[in-house]
Amino acid sequence: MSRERSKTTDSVLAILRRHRRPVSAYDVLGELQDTNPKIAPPTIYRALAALMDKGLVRRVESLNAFMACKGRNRRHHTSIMSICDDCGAVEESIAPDLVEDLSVVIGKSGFEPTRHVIEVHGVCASCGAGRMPA
Amino acid sequence: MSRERSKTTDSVLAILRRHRRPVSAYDVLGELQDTNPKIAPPTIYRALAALMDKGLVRRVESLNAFMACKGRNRRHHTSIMSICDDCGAVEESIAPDLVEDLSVVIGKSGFEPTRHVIEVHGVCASCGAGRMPA
DNA sequence: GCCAATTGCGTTACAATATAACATTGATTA
DNA sequence: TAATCAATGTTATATTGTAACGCAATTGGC
Repeated sequence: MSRERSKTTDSVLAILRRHRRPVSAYDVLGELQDTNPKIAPPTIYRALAALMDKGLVRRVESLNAFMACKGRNRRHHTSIMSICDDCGAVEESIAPDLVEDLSVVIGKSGFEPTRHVIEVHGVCASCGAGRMPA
Repeated sequence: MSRERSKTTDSVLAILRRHRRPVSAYDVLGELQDTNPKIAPPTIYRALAALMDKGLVRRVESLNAFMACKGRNRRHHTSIMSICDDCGAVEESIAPDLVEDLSVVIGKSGFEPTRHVIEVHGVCASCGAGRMPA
């Protein structure tokens, strides 16, 4: 089995999984402090770093927040985040061909990519459905 | 002519253009305070917001920093940032086809994109050249 | 067994980024 | 002139993130 995480790290992961959307580090901290009032920011950030190392959690750069990966995406280093600015829902999707194209485009100048941040803001299907037509 | 900016906003743009890489809002603030010690954060953030509205400046989400757009990219809403994690240089490039593909991929689920964040971290050509071969 | 050395986590303090809320000023016009 | 509005200044605070130090548990060598 893979047990190699501290209790705090497990709790952080559990919290991120319960919310199904990005959560700020300080919101996680707040929830943990309900049971353990003495916990402090560095603990959270260390747990988040460990979870990101393992590919279990991603940081959403344009929100300064963190989100548990969906199982089937964990093996991919890069996922595409679709962020609904109306309801806050985030969908994670993968598109290896697109990421490859992107690497090729910017690789032309000799740049060697190590990490891709692809985040698309907009309006999700269910929020868009309730709108006035243009 | 297009004069419709405050003096502060002009200064912020000038500072961002001098640096040819992303600069934090507080670094901009620091430079402005050399001549006007009383200026405060909200002024900077307002100037940055105005410049982003006009497409003259972009925010680099994964660095929490801001950068003046290169002239020929200003008309495009989306540019791809290649960020060298070694020397800090950032290249802005455009790839409308790729952005279109991306919109199509995530549009399949009914998501309507309004803003794309595409930032690639890695090592630029000149930094990569000075490395040990693998 | 005992003593470094290492490692992980706790804790304190602070740094860096960003915005809310209210005050002032200066232009606009009734 | 007085009323209004927009832009900017100002104060204060919120939010996000880290550096640095200390302690306790683990481990590997002797």
